[in-house]
Amino acid sequence: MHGHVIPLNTPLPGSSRTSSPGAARTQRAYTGRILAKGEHLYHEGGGVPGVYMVITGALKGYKVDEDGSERVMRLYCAGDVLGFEGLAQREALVSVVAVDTAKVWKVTEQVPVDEQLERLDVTEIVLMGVYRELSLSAQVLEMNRGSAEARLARFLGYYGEQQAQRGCKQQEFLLPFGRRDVANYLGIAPETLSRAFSGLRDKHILEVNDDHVVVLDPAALRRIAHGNA
Amino acid sequence: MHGHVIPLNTPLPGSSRTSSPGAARTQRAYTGRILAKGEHLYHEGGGVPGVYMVITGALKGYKVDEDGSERVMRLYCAGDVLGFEGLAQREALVSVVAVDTAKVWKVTEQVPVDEQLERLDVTEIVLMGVYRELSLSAQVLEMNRGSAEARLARFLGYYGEQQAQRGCKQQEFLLPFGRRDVANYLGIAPETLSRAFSGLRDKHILEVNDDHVVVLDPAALRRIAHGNA
DNA sequence: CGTCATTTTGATGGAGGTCAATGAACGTGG
DNA sequence: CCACGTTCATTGACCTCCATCAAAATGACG
Repeated sequence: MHGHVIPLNTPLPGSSRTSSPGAARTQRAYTGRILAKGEHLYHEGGGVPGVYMVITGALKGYKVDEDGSERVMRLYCAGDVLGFEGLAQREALVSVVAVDTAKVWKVTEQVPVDEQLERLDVTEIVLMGVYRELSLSAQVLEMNRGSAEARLARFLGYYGEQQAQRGCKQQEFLLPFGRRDVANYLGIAPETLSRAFSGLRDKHILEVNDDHVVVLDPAALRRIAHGNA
Repeated sequence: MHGHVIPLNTPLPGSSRTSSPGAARTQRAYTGRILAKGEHLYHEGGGVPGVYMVITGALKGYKVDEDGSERVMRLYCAGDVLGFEGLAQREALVSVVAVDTAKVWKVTEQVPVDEQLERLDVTEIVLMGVYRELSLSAQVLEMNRGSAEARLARFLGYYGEQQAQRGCKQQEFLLPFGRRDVANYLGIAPETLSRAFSGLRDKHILEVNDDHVVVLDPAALRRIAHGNA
């Protein structure tokens, strides 16, 4: 679970309309940024530099409670868009940190709102992003319901779908996130998550080797995800 | 917990810029609508008529899982804005139903996006709403963590804050939502919620009488909300 | 007053949180 | 290269909290 970089050679959604970081072939050039593992993109309560799309690697969005405990709100992979707080020019609602070497592109600069809205392509990506954000919040809440195995099954199901959307295998992938982060994201203890992995492995539904996961029985996984053990 | 209507004679945030439903005093007239208890504003998967602001009463946003069980995603009170899915002209992500006689005003019609964005006041309210929506999703997730009493304490704390923002008492209010809905919203069983109420009552932190709630010890409530029993 | 829905309280079993120990992988410095 | 410390994943043992089943109490409404 250390030092992985997800290769992503497939085009990302919407990338056909974007220019590469250096060459301003189209009207607007997107600025890229590389984050080392553990480096923050922005901090909760601080400013949001803009709206970003993840190109490679993985990040997590989290909040810190008064007691110092951490709540993982989002897990970002290649293709995900984040930083919508910047649109309203308000402070960041979560901290975003790379859990692995990550590359992001800035989609919008922090310019006055009305100027942004004049650009129609930005408006499109923003509204699409807001809608995705709304469905994501439903998804995240869903992750925090039901038994531990059901949560894990749901998580792996969604993750597999996402993988498939970017042209990778749906039933076999590397999890760039550590157990602690995934467990927190699912609202369970890391030990419980480990037991859930073992449980699904013992039922011959998964092959698990640290961060390498193979789904052997997708149908059974779906059944468990929906609460039917 | 039956037949209540929250009186709201205080001006709502942003209402100074809006006209009353009937009289088109300013440039745009907002269309109002009354929903009886149990009546839906829109359904999951269907069309969203527009973005609405709640004037009086209470509504809930929920999803139905494949197994038929219901997941309460949002609890809406006077002043809340909902229906952002309509902005992207996509299908509704949740169903919205009145849990009590409710009155709503339509803030935007479902017109092409670019036309909407030309109206600056709408743009403002929309961006504000999106930001609120993002913080709400964090709040909802927070409600689904920790012990039952902590969840209830957090819920009552937020609810009291909201009450105060619209000029009502922060420590004494009527809960228009039934136990079942609140429990589902908090991710616990109704019986557990009832026990949590009783627990806080026995500790002389609350007075509870069905839907009438009085907070006797706000400091203790905050302590419990943050996990410190 | 009777019926129904809702809330509350009680009793019980199980899922999962917590504490603890072990093992594996990695980085560092001798 | 190996010893060592560190971090993380896994497994075990224990015990708490809550979901569930069940029943009584309360209130709404015909």
